[in-house]
Amino acid sequence: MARIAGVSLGTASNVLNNPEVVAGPTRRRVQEAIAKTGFVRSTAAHQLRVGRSLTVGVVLLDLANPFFGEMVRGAEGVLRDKGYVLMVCSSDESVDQERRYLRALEEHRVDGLLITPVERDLKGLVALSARGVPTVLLDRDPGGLGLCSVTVDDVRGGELAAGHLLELGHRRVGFVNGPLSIRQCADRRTGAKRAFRWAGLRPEDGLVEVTVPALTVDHGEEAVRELLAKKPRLTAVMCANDLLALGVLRGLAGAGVAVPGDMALVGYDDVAFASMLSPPLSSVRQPKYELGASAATLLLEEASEGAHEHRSVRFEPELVVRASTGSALRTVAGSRYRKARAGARPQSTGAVEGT
Amino acid sequence: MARIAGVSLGTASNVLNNPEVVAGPTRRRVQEAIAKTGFVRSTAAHQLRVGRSLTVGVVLLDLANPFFGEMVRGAEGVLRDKGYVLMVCSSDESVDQERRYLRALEEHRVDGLLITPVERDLKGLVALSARGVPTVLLDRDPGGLGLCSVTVDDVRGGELAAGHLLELGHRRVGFVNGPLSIRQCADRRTGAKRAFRWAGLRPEDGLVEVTVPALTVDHGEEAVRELLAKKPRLTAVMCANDLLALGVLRGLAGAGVAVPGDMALVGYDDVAFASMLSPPLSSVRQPKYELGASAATLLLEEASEGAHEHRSVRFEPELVVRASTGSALRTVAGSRYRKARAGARPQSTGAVEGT
DNA sequence: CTTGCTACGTGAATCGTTTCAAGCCACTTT
DNA sequence: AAAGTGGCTTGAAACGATTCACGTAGCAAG
Repeated sequence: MARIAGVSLGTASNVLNNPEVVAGPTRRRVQEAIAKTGFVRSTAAHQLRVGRSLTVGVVLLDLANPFFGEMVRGAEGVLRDKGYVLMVCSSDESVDQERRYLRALEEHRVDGLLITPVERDLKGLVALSARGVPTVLLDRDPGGLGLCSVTVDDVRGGELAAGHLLELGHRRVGFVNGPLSIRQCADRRTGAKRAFRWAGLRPEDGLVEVTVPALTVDHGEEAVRELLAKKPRLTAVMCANDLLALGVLRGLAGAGVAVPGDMALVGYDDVAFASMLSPPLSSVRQPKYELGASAATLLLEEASEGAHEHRSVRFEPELVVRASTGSALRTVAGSRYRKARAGARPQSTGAVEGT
Repeated sequence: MARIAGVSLGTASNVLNNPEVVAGPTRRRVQEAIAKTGFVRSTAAHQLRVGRSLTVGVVLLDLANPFFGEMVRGAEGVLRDKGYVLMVCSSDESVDQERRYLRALEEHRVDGLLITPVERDLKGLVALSARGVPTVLLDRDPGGLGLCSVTVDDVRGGELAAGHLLELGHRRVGFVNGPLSIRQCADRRTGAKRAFRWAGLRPEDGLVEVTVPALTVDHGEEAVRELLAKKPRLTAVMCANDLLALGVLRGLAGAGVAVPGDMALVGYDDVAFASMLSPPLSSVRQPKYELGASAATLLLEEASEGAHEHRSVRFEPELVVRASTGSALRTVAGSRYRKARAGARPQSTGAVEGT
């Protein structure tokens, strides 16, 4: 072993961990030996003795999806400085795969876990957490169970999108949404309705829903026919995500409907290409990097504190206004919504914390 | 310890690793004990004894970039079945950060390393490899040094893009390229020229280069003015990546130039939104997932074989033809290129392997 | 000269697993 | 009945780092 090459044994450990306790000359001698022999300390042995693996597990649906990629970067930014390395796992929305990975991560004794769980039942994670693995849910509500979480307020996001259109004076708004079994879709719908109510309008009158089976470009394009058939005619459309919006955009172009001239359009997610479309797409942005960074911070807290109180951090999505929603309609109706909104809710900035 | 709860000691290990050597009743007893006590084997201790960490390090430039995300998925697909977990690290193109991560990964005793190195000098990696860490370069040429690598043939990619335009009969082709210091840019340029030569044309006459400082949408848009000023006028443009192409597309739209009517356009990378543009963009696709999967396979080979001979796998990019390049010009010139191409090179399918 | 103190260094014990030589037992063979 | 055989099980050693109760030397004070 490197230390023998140097001099003593346990002292070498001190050179690495408590340099100040070792006398100058000895320290130097050991360091030279380390350099000469190319000694590299073994995390495994360290872990066995000390108990920390210097490793954090990250389980998400699909790393190829930039949403998750960016989120992981957020976590990485916080954790790498603390000496942690990330074990990243894509569950591919398979409960089985997720279980296998969780097992592996537990065997590796990860010092923490960030996860966007596939499995509906969070019992397993609660148990894991109870077994001593600090756990933070990513973009998933802990539903009262004792777990930390970081989420984005999708209700608020839906409200932002719809509210923006209402502010511009639109009163007949199409809403191309995915299946309500997807929590995000249901939440955004709730938000959109809320915006209407705050404007003193009945959602049943003004919000015209079209449900598609999946959030894809093609389904968006197909939805256009249905949207255009609505009477009285719509002046704006909001979509549950940007892919749908892109499809709608294309469909409208095909039908000769000008955006935003004849129809305003707003998407959701603010994916990379939203700003590159013609016209650039207004959208609702999710703070992906911050989501990951904040989750990592929560993790560190949970890992250090003795008695930890679980917390949920909820981020506010952000409306990004671009050309696809154009300027206000020439009606005066818009101002009513603005006033209602202003009174209804205190100005909120940044993340809201609770529970 | 779980085993004491069960019965014996070393036997428990056999239940886990050589179940067939343990008698039925004993085995069952131990398994029950394992279930009851919630025993989870420690990879660290396992590693300490056996020497394998069941871990593979992946170092890339930026995980938020879908190119890398997809590549990692490719590697993950191959490695997870073998029981490996990936330690994913973003170097952010910082040599320092890369070094720190490499250090950490070596301390973790990763069983292998996949890396898109930032540092030009590969000595450190060669040394690491010599120290017994199987290493595969991702999208980076090993330059004769003893390392495995997986790359995409960018020369061929440039040739594909230019060749496609030549086949369509274009003879004056703009090439919006990034700085030649980026290997990819230089290679794609080389390939474009080669396509011209194979068509019996002089690149100096037909290929009109415009160099921009960075591969962004904005620089693409700015390049349009320059492109349109060229005499004799261009009929097609190829770009070093899709962002540039998108910028060009937008610039052309602004200038009232129809695509592909007045100008054909081909990009590079085939990013997610290429197919969603109007018109959908022809582009050169890189087999990202396969890149990662193949790298992982190479890694496994290197890890298992005793005397390993380093190999390089080179992938062929693939031309994806969409509406932005339209149909053949009404000249007959196109066929000449087609014939030359057909004779010059045997049909190659899939990956080409070599030293 | 002895005692006590400080400042360093030592080496055994420990973490959880695997490996392996050796032990045990029942049963067969001669 | 002694020796041999095969099937299971055992317990100690080892992996590499950390920790901690001690040992040792040097020095000052009494």
